[in-house]
Amino acid sequence: MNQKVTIKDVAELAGVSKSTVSRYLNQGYISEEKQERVRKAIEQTGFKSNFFAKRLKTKQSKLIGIVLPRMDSVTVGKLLAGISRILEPAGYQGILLVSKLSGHKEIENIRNLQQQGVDGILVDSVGISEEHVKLARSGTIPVLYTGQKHEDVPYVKIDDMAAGRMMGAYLRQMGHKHAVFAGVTESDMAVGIDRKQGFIDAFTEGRPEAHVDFIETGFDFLSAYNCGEEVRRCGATVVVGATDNISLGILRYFHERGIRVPEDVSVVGFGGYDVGAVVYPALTTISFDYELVGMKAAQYMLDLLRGEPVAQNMEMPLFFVERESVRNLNRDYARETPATLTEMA
Amino acid sequence: MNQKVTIKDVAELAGVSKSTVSRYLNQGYISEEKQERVRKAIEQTGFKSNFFAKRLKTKQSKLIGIVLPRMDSVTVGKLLAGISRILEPAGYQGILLVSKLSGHKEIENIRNLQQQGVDGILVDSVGISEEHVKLARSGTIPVLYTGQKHEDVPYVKIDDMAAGRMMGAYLRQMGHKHAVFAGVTESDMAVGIDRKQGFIDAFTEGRPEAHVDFIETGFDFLSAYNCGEEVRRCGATVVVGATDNISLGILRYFHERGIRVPEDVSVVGFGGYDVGAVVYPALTTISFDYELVGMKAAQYMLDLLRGEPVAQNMEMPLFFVERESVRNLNRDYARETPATLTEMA
DNA sequence: CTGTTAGCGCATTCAG
DNA sequence: CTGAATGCGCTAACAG
Repeated sequence: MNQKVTIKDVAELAGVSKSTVSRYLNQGYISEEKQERVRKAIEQTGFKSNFFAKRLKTKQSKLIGIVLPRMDSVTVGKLLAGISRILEPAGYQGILLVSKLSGHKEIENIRNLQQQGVDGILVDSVGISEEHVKLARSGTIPVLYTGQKHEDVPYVKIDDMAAGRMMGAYLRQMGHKHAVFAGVTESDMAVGIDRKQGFIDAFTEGRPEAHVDFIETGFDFLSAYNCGEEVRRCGATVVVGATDNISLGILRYFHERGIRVPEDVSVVGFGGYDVGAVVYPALTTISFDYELVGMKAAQYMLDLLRGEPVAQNMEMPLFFVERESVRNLNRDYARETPATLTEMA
Repeated sequence: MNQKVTIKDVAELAGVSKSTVSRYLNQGYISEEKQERVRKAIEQTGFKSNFFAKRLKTKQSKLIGIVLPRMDSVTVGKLLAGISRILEPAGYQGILLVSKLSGHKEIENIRNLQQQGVDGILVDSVGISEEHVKLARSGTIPVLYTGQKHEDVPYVKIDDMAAGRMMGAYLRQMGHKHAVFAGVTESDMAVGIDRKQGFIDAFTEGRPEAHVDFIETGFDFLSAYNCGEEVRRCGATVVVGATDNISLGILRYFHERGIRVPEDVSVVGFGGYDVGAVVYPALTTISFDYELVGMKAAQYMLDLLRGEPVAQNMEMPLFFVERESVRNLNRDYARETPATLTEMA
């Protein structure tokens, strides 16, 4: 009783032709009188225009394919929030595919989406390979990347290098000379290479006495926790986690061993997760607005779809969030009374 | 050059009729010889069958609408992970709509999806109203709910009442007699009422000396943090947060005020978020497997779609996660050496 | 302003 | 086993 009523039924009931109903549904050119009759007929029948028939004609799906590395991640959630915030008002809907952190699955998903006839594809990638590039170019619909960059495809991402530099400059200014960077695999160009390199550059530049050790760990805090001892042995005055999760794992390790932060050693992270504010001491970090990344990406996609000149301002702001986990070595005392959550806001 | 090639082009190139190609694409009844010719033609032309034309005929979209209250939440992420884990192998894809925690928007989204011609709708609801029920029944496609329950519609959810009871029983066994429940609005039937009531029942049942205070707060930890003082004033021996987020906020407040957990007061939560293991002291909680909820829901949906008898085993397991934030009042001393993260696993 | 006429690309009878 | 014919429901010229 639902999908059974078509434009034809409405037309008959209203005593007009199918085209008139179609016009009513779309643009204009309908007399007020018939307009009213059609309106009533639609109401009576409970008519719903058939999505697929419509798309078959118009060649537009109003659907955007979204390829994600995983679902259960805070950053992915924020990204999606941003995307749907832009897409929805524009009349687009997202269709979701998960790649399980595999570049291969990512390719497969993109290919799949291309067949489905979506209007565009948004890929939050784990790494853009040559195959990705080729695939994106072979199709007729736009493919836009986030999270990673590649000169031959459109992308939106935060500036990991700049984030690294920002942190490097800060710690340097706080008088630190020996840091240990707890990072991730270099196969992740964005986090594994750029973020680290940016930090090292800004931290050591023109300071032969400055030194950065490197320890590789995973993305989750448990694997970081397990590197705790190794990190401690470096004897650095500050630990730089490549993500807040990593820093949290190390913080926990230190806490259990009675190592005081920031009195004995400082700890910082990247990401600006809410959790960082709850732990004790609250984590100093560089915060990324992933929701904004999602919004920018979605907007970029809409521009692409409309063939409009793309706003080239793809700079994602970075926020330095200074909390309690860094000691200022320029003073001869550690901070005595920690700030409260309200003060920190 | 992409979507331009149709079944007709393939047919011509292969020297067969359109129907033959169509048969090749679907079932069988094709001679080995032509089968080969068609295969080659498809390969050469790079033919992709048109999604919409196909759907227009078959009346099946292989699309499941998914309505979510919000995107940037851990539980929603896990739920989605579970859903796509089942849906994908079955050849279905999810199309996403966000309700921004509004019941009204939820209705609108469901209605919207019904028109789109999806095969089924999954709704992670914030509350099932009569309108929801009516809407679900008016359409021809199945609408399945998670997160909330209502006797007139199919749903999958964790047993909030049982979770509450489990916690109540535990704290009672640990010798606590005065608890304060930091809960949420009663408009949320699952968390606001069932979970709380389950706790109160199990905690007080047959113990006139036992007492539970109630304080209402929001879902985020900041709003819980702001209730910290009020919570403290109750003078209970244990604080029960309706969600881990709430407990975290209170934990933070206590920490800042120098109130020791669990020595001075115990704190527990619900949810089993990873974060709970990182904070100090690690939070004792009842863990829900939201990914499993997602999987069960998706499976339920598939059964519904196939008209198969629905597996009625919709019980979601609850995991009691005992960590460090509860003091055993039956002993006259508090735990001296806290467990390490590894021990806790 | 409105009805008529054609398809969109595909699956599916129905005769061979 | 295969080709021709028909129409899914809708939009878009085309003549009124």
